[in-house]
Amino acid sequence: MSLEAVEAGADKAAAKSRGLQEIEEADAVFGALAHPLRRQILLSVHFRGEARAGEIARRFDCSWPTTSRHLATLVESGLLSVERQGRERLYRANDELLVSLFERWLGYLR
Amino acid sequence: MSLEAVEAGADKAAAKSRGLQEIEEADAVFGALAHPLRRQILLSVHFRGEARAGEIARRFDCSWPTTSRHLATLVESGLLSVERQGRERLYRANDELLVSLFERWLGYLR
DNA sequence: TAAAAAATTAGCCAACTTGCTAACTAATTC
DNA sequence: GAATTAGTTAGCAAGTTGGCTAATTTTTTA
Repeated sequence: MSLEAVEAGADKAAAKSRGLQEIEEADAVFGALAHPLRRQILLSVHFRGEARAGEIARRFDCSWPTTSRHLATLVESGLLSVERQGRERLYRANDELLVSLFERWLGYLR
Repeated sequence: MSLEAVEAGADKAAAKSRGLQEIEEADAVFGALAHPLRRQILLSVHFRGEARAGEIARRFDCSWPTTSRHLATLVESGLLSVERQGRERLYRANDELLVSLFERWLGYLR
């Protein structure tokens, strides 16, 4: 990553040729991480290995529909994946996405 | 970091005893990183070593006052520092903050 | 098959964000 | 000291976010 690359990134057309996908991914992921409850949910699912929506909604101080929306945001960002099992849904953390993003940034920074 | 710690984090009082400061820092930093232009500005300053507001405002496709506000957000989050020099202001990236945050998260994740 | 359970979707509203232009402040130069 | 330069602050409009309750969907159980 170079200075030129960063600043060219302001130009969407230029970005497309290199890594628009990467940029959009970063946007979704950093956007998802911007809410404290979403960070907590994400780590909670990570440490549990997997979790159902109800478990999470019960655990945090927030209505179930609100939790549901945060879960949807996390899924859309790619940070969580979801699998339907009957009437339940099992959420799992996609650690690799976050690890690769943070490692990429650490690479930029030193 | 443990599952218990994550979920106790929902409780601000409990958090205070351990690391409210860390949580508030994360909030400011992830909040600042949530905007694509702020991420670009941050990396741009990082790669330049330092930069004046005008340089940045000129370089990105955005009015100067808008840039100025993004800069203020970055400074408030701790990701940039600023030093007045006469009528100019020199911004510098505080790499250490981001490195330590990302390393902490990488620590959680594996 | 009716009731219960798990979860999302819909709809509303208040609060925040982000962009702009115009106005302002402070330092420098002529 | 008047004009210029660097930059922020104020104020506003448009859009987004995030919370809630109520309604709906889908599956399971009695």
